[in-house]
Amino acid sequence: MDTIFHALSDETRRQMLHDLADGERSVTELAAPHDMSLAAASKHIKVLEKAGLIRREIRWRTHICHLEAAPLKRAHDELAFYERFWTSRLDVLERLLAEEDAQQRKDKDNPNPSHGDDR
Amino acid sequence: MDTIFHALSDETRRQMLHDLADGERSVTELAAPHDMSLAAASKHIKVLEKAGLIRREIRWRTHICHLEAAPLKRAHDELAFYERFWTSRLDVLERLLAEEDAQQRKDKDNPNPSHGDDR
DNA sequence: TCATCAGTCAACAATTTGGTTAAATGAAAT
DNA sequence: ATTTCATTTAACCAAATTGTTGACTGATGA
Repeated sequence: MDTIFHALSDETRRQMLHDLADGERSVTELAAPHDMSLAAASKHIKVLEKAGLIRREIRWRTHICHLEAAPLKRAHDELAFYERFWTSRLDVLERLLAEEDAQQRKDKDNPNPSHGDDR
Repeated sequence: MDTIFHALSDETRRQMLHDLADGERSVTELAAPHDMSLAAASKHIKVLEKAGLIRREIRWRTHICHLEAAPLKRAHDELAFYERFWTSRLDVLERLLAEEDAQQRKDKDNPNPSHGDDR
């Protein structure tokens, strides 16, 4: 997860992913829109590759990159956990309940042995 | 976006966010599960704050942190762009079409009519 | 044989990150 | 006035990140 989110934390790399959503691209093609050396772009691509966000297919001289969506889904799923905090007004209520619950948790400094809710 | 994804790229910080989903937490409470100094945890919290992922309410000595979901939604939406690459079998077709399109785009560039799918 | 071309690798530098310890802050309680 | 407590700040350090330039690779094709 660290590497996935890290890979996504750079505009250059996000742009490259976006480009790859339109189809395969060579390293040079991916690098073209960015104002940096090819070597620098190559490093970015390697970061994406190590995060599993792209797959590389070497055809003769050119390295063809493909989007690999599975890790994106994992990241997306991870964020979905927080969906209730931004979606409907119903969930605002839900959120308030959670906060109230936390308040109760805090109010009792002495643990009550007669209750265990999880697991 | 950079700062949001960067904030998410650290397990300690993701854990803190997760804890905050259960309700408000003080800095000390957020730091407790993590094997590091309070000062280090404080830095992590500041990273989250700068990314807009948490809001801080100072009540006397203790700083109470709240989850701020809006940036999480932005990140989630950004990733949703790639949804078609992992969802339904219908979208697998869509993806194939995109790749085929890219192939055509390439054939125009490189007028070599025989592209054998070798290996 | 030799230049070419796509891309990587190596070495270097500046900046950021993530951690440490020790000192500072600032209002409340004593 | 002094202590206390939650937290921040400062100074420092090692490692990672992001960029540069220049040399290397390895199959092609003139």
